Amino acid sequence: MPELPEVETVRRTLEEQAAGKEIIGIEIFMAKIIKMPSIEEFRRQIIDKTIIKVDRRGKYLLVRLSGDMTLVVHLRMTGQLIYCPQEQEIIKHTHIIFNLNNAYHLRYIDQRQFGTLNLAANQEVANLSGIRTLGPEPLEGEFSKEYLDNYLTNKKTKIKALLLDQTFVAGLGNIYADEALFTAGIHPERLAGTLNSSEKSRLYMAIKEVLAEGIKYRGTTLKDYVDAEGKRGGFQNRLKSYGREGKPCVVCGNNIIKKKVGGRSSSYCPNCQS
DNA sequence: CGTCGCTCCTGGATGC
DNA sequence: TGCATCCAGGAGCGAC
Repeated sequence: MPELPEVETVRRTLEEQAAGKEIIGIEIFMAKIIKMPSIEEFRRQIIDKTIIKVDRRGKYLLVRLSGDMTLVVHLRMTGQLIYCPQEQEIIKHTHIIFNLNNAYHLRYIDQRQFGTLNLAANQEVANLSGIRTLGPEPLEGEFSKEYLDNYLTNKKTKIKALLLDQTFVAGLGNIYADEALFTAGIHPERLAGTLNSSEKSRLYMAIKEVLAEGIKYRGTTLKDYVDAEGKRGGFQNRLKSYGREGKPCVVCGNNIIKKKVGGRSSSYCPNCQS
């Protein structure tokens, strides 16, 4: 599932490939993917726009277009944004096709149809629901040790649930939340407010570390995730807790266990994480 | 406001 | 072999 490292990898590959290309047509096979504006307005406003660059905010892709417009894309679980020659076979679950002026396509593919596209004026993007309430970018200065420290103080939520809360910090999903807790040696069911200073420092460093490593290895492909060129990631081979239930902990050898925490599956080492 | 549980969806895995 | 059920999960929403 695309989390910050996967979305960042799509951002980079998409910008490399598609910047400078003009959208000269659009085919919409599944209208509900487009949330705003209406389908007619979306179609009318996006035609003849040129892709200038691609930014990212949390798990949102911000495709900057000419005319001070932004195509805001959230891939959710199984969304893919693929840049490919127009003659490439159109696979099942292809919902939107942008025709570009170089005989290439930008295709939105999404098996579970959870993803969303929004088109907005640049100055409106920060106020879109979902983006307006996002917490700081974890790899930038605004996400400081002091911020994390203050945020966790007196919080009664389980730390795992807090890491998944995008209003705390933007971009973590189930994979990197589990990995960060493993790296920090913190049990997912710990109440956030009970972490001591040393644990909070470890968690702060671990969040940055696992996300940076995830980007370095171009994301995690468990099943569906690919970048804008259709390439799989490599971080799945380096996961230490997520998806490793029943396998030995790489640190102590005890078996990794899986348990629902706050409604989400969590994999952790019962020995190393406390 | 904080927290919880439900919902959207498909297809792979599991159960009988 | 076939059919039913469960599970994966990001984020919005309603309930309390």
